[in-house]
Amino acid sequence: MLDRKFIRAHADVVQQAAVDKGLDLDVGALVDLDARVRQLTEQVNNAQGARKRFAKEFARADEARRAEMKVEHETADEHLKALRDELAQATASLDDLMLQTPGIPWEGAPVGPDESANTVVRTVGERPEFDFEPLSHVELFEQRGWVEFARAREVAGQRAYALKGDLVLLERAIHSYALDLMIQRSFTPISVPVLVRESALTGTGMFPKGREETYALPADNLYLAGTAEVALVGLHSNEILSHADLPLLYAGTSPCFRREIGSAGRDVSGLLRVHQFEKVEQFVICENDDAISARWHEVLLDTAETILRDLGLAYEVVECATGDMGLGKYRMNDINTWFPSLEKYRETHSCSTLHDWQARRANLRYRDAEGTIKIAHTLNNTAVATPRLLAALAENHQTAERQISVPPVLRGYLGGRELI
RNA sequence: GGAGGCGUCGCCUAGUCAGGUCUAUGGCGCCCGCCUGCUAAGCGGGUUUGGGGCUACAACCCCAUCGAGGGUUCAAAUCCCUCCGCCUCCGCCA
Repeated sequence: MLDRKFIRAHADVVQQAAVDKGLDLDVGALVDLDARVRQLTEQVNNAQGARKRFAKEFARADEARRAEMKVEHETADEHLKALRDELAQATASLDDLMLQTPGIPWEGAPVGPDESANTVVRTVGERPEFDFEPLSHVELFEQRGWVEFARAREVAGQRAYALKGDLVLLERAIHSYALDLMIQRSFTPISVPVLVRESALTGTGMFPKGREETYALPADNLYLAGTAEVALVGLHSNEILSHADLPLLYAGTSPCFRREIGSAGRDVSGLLRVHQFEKVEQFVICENDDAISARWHEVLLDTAETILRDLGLAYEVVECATGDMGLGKYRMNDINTWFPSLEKYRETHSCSTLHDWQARRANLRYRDAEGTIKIAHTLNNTAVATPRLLAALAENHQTAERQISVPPVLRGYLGGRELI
């Protein structure tokens, strides 16, 4: 969400951002509505002031005068009620439009309608060369008895899976390692609720657009979050933090739930696109300063890249185009990891700066050193998300003996084993 | 699942039964000033948040804000309804 004053002053910039992000948003109409709301607000304020003065006078008046006054008041009161209704209606329309206002993308973002306009920033690491016929993660896991698909899908439907045996240990090792790395970098580990209220999803920016993508539990008026980010933003929404508290660095762990409605029928086999997965999320709340949040963006990106390098995986870092980055984002870098079975890079991480867009929506503020209240900046990136990353790891480090060679950084979590 | 208590402008708190004197009390903390070897104490002033107006800014003015949203009323912190949160107890339970 953007600042109404900013929209007023820079309607052209906002309209351009909407166009670049492929949104159907009429900023002119929004500006008109904003003016209307302000005009009505002033009228309501004046009418309420009058009513207040009237009530005081009424309290002092005698019986006869009161009867007279009541008659006089009736018209004014009806007028006020009508104004209020009108204001409520206009405000509701405005709020609706405000939720659709895009974050202004940074100047370095490629302008384009979708991911085809993304640019590769760098490609890192060596793709594996096999002197045997490599298997896909699905083939490998099935051969080793490390996964249940058919049985799991009897239980839980399309895209369901159950990991078994050593693969479970490997998954845990990946998460433990990622968490430890983040702790080393001063992030606070936190396990967050995934069963969340609608307000948390709206505050994050997931709703209203992502409603279709989210599992709803209508009996309890709750939703299953698609990422820990929802709870992490929610934890501090409506708060005024002290600048001394910032930056707030979280390593959020949680299961994640996604309906994958937009990609029905795609990637239905295997572990690349599932409805339920495990993630360690990097999340930052920092001061409202472009240079500071840019630095955190680099840190989040570096942490993800460090993880991939430590795991011995080849990847590319992508600068996401305006049309690919989503409503609220200022800057987004996807990291795509090499999957030998696909012979291509697939997204495993997504690093985003939300600027103040998300924090404004969630009403997440802080008091700076001068005592001025400001909207914070928020950023997030994946640290690890499995099973997708687990699949990448297995495919890249498989051996001719249908084993997986364990990257050195994970061995400590697996009793020193070099192969599983 | 059942029963009860509570939610006031950073923290604590008065006010809610009996609506108007609430322009929300007092204390603590914090900020500014005075005083003062320095500090503390003392004294004086200030200190919720959001929106709008006026402005070069500030000052100032208006409206809202007593967990949130509705309602009753000339008038709501106070009365009514719904929701949210916290606490206590009973039941069930990993």
